[in-house]
Amino acid sequence: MLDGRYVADHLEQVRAGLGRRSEDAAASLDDAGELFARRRELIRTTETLQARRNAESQSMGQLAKAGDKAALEARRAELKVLSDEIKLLEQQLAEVERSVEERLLGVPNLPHPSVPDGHGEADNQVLRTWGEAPAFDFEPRPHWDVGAALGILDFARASRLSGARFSVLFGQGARLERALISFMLDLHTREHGYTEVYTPYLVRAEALRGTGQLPKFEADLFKTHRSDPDDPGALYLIPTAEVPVTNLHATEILEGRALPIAYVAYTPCFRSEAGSYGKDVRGLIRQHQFDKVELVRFVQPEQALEELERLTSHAETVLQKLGLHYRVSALCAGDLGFASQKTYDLEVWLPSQGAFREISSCSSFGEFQARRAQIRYRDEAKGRPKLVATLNGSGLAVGRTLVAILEQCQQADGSVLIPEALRDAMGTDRIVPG
RNA sequence: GGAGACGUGACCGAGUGGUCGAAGGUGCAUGAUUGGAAAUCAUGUGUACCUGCAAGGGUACCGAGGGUUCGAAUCCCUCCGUCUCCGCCA
Repeated sequence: MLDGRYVADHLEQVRAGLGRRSEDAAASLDDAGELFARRRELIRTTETLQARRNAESQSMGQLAKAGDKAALEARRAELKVLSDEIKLLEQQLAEVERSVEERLLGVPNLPHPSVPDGHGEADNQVLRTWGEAPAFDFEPRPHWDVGAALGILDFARASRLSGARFSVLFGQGARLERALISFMLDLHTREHGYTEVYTPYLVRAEALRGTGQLPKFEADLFKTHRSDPDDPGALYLIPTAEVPVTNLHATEILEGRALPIAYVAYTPCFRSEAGSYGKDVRGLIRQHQFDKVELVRFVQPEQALEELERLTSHAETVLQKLGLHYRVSALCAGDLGFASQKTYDLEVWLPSQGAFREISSCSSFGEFQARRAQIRYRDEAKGRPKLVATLNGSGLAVGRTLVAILEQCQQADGSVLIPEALRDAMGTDRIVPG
């Protein structure tokens, strides 16, 4: 969420910044100016009357002691009128506050000035490419064929259980998934200084509001209910560990010297992917349930950008250690996620598609999430609490990593060579059919 | 699922209708004392918003939201959370 006061005072500037995303984004601020002005005016009149009521109510106590019943009654009737007036104003104010809040919650983050211009995927800037595409003396097969031939990947049975966009892993496939999770967690905790956390997979709406999924993107989520489908206390399945991990410190005031705080969490992720019909219908790329190891950092706002570089390099290290060919691009303003001020995508090479596909998305959110979730820090003992900046990135999407291994490491004989880094955990250097 | 207890500031803990943003203690900060430290003493120490160049002034907040009242941390209702016992369960 943007700072309401900043928005009110810099309306045109903010509108221009949001315009870099899209016209819709800029339009999300329409009539915000009037709303803010109305809010201010209401606060002023309400508080003036409240001050008067407080002063006069106090004198009532003394009047009561004096014992003049008639005077007391007369006074009480007068104050009743004032009190009713205040209640009316308070209601109006609450309503305006709600509208302001509602408006603000629907406004996306301002793109950072360093974010390239552009409207969509095509305008993203490729910054660097690592490694080389493996050369094949045969036609590389898609991972679903590789997996099926090895007997480790099964979509038909998953569909019998849960419908489309689910999968079952067997044998070395399941083990590879687990090995990848451990590998990533170990790497980030041992070499990159992250603290591992294990979180709930079901969260309240409040948490999703904190990170920005709600109220706008409810359709992408799985919502649970016990008996009443409209239960306001209903829990949602997390779409990413970003939600529980970032909200870990919601409403807290952190010690300035504790920053940066770095967490890594493995969780399954659940997405209803509304609106993705027809995209990536085959294979593991787009599933309702997938595993992800997520990196989250809480930092001082001035350091957000350099921290984003650091976070991105941590995610990249995973791909490098696995020897997977990938590239890094900076998302253009039009392709930025709702809450992000700047994002780097890591895209891994999929030979069967002859294309790079997203395997990690590393973003700085600036104070956007911290303002929603009220995550603050105090610099020195005396200083005012300030909002932190939050960052997160996949480190990595486990299912897509498994896809990349099956595709990049496939051999002519149908086997798959296991990257060095995973061989101990896999107990073998290759997955063979059978 | 059943029965009960409870939610006050960084923490502990008073406070059952009026001058309570809230006693007291601990912690923390600054100063005094000291060769230095401990101990001691003094002072200070919440958040948000409105207003003001500033100093300052004002309003709200005692789990959350409603209600009663001229006036609510204190009374009533709903919700959320925590704890204890029983049941069930991995």
